[in-house]
Amino acid sequence: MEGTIVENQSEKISKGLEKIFTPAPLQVPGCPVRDVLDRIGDKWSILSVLHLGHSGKLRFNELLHRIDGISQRMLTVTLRGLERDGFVSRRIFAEVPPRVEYELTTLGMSLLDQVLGLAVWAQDNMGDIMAARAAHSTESGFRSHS
Amino acid sequence: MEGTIVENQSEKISKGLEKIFTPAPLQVPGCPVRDVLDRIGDKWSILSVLHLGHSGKLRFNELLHRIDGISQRMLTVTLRGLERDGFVSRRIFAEVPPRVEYELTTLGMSLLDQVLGLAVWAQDNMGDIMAARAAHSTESGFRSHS
DNA sequence: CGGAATCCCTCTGGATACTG
DNA sequence: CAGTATCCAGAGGGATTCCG
Repeated sequence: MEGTIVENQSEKISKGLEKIFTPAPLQVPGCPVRDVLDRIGDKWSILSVLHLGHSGKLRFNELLHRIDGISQRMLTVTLRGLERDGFVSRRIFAEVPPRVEYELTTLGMSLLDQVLGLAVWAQDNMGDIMAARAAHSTESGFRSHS
Repeated sequence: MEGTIVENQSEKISKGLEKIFTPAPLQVPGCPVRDVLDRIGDKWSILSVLHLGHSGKLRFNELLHRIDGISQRMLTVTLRGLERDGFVSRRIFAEVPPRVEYELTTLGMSLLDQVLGLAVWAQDNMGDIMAARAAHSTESGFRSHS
């Protein structure tokens, strides 16, 4: 039975595919998948969610320093987006100096679960991807001396 | 024990987080997570993978008609990218008229598994997201008659 | 049929400066 | 500290045209 593992995967996968493609086959207008993907597909959302998941409650500047390369502006924009969709909560403390704490909501934790799966997968399969990329370069970069 | 489910999730999640944040905390240069996310985070890659997973082997024009809204150019670009990273195989038949068939590789199927998890999650949680979005609009759109 | 090449416009996001 | 406002470059991606 060399097909056992594949069979199991196929079964689980086809269930999901069936669900996703029913009733409409992923039409762009109003497609949940597209909508969520556009949201978390931007440059910083997933990173923010991962960091919040990792560190828990964080202040604006803490996030700013942990997320490598992000600008002040984009952190604001990203957090507003995540807050808007209910993934992140924002608590403002009326102090001086002001303090604002961000934290994943329950929905955000749920998203983290999925995103983390993808992240771990990415880490695990990075080798294969790089290998495929290298193989592709060699075969198209230069061919065996005519 | 109202914390049981959360505890279980936390355990599984913290394992993943530990893995992702070790040893470097998601630095941008050379981060696998960022790299893969940039690849599949574009407008059409995930849709293409989902359709190939759903229909199996597909020709260029079949994909073009199934993926709602995609242009010829972007389908080409997307497929080249997926092929480059080893997610999709490309078979050319020397016929007239020419025929080219695309199919998920083993690595592509593996990616499909993750992406599908996200897609199903998106569908399941679309309600909550829309609700959060609506709530956010109401509270910032207009406040109770002053 | 399955692209490649070109044009062009929009939107993302970076840098900088200012505010409560 | 935690933003907002403005400006602007560059990438993403659509429409169109041409090719094997």
